Amino acid sequence: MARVSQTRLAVLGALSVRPMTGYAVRAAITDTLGHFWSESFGQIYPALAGLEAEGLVRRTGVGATSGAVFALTPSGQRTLRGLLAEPFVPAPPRNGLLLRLFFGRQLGVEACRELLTEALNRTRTAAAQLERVRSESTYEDPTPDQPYWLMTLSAGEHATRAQLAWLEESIAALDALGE
Amino acid sequence: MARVSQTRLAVLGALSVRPMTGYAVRAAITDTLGHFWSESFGQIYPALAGLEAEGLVRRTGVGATSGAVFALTPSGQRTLRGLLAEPFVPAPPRNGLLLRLFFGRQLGVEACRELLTEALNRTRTAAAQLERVRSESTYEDPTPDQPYWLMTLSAGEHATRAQLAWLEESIAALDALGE
DNA sequence: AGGTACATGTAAGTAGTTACATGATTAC
DNA sequence: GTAATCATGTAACTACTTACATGTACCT
Repeated sequence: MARVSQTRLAVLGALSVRPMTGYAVRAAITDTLGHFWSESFGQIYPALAGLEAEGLVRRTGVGATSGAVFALTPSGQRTLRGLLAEPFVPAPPRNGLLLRLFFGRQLGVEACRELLTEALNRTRTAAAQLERVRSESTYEDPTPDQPYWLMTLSAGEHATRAQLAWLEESIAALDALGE
Repeated sequence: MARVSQTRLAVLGALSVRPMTGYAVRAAITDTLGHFWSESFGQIYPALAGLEAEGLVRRTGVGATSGAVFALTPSGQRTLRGLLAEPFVPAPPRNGLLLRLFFGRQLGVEACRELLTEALNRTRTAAAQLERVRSESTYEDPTPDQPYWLMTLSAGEHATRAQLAWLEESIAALDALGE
């Protein structure tokens, strides 16, 4: 029942694409999984150390600059598959925007409007980012991983479209309330 | 920059609707904010003790059964408004389903299909739950809070519709891959 | 008498962020 | 030479979950 460390899963997964340094793992996660995942250095380096101690990753030498390049070992490969296959428990929901909006009467119409407008800006930025990823993917050579990557991209697109529609609807509702 | 305790915000918010016991706070959060928020007893009781020590809530005696009923003090009311107004930093995204799907090639088409099918069941259950809340709200007397509550409900509806559409699309994509 | 819902709290453990500290390499 | 990027790591802190422990009140 113990929730498995998702950080290990993310790090092993990143190294399954190609060997890299801890720094590059962080960059890969930010750039490629950014719309649905995040890791901080404070998690990645201890995780790499732990994975190395357990023989799931090994140093393959030093990269172009000065860092240690880590690669999956066969045992790490197996562990990754095992972690991926484990029944996964969705994280309890925690949406700070909706929490604030729910108590919106205490906050006032104007402040709620600002809250939603800021969220609208953030969501538009996210949508533009996804559009960029989408157009880049069009020019890439298809890899065996690509179908899965495109599904996660599509998830982001669906979610941001829905968020935009909701935000526009709700801002309009607030305007009607404020009159 | 220090992220404000969201638990305090949720507890103060719950008590702003009406005074109640810690147990009832938990029930209110589960029942009413369930689709976008959650709190465990391990958070609520310490939070209530802290809020009481700071004079933001006070015991108003004993309820129908045996517990202590907490109510907002005027200072708690002000603090709630202050917390609501604070610029809010969205939590870093962490979607375990998409993380697994991204590395779906390691997992195999069949296991991915199961993953998505389970998610589909969960999402359908959530959609049914929201539908129930929606139909109940139709028969309620409108309160000044209701417009805000309906906005959070609508957020859930938009999000689950988008999730359902994405899941159906992705399961179909996996079927095409598997052939 | 037995079960269910109400009620409160603690302890151990997990997960994660942020800030700090340090230094190498590359590009301009 | 200096700024940006690459690189590694630790320490302090915050947040949160789960499991445990305990008891009351009501209904049948």
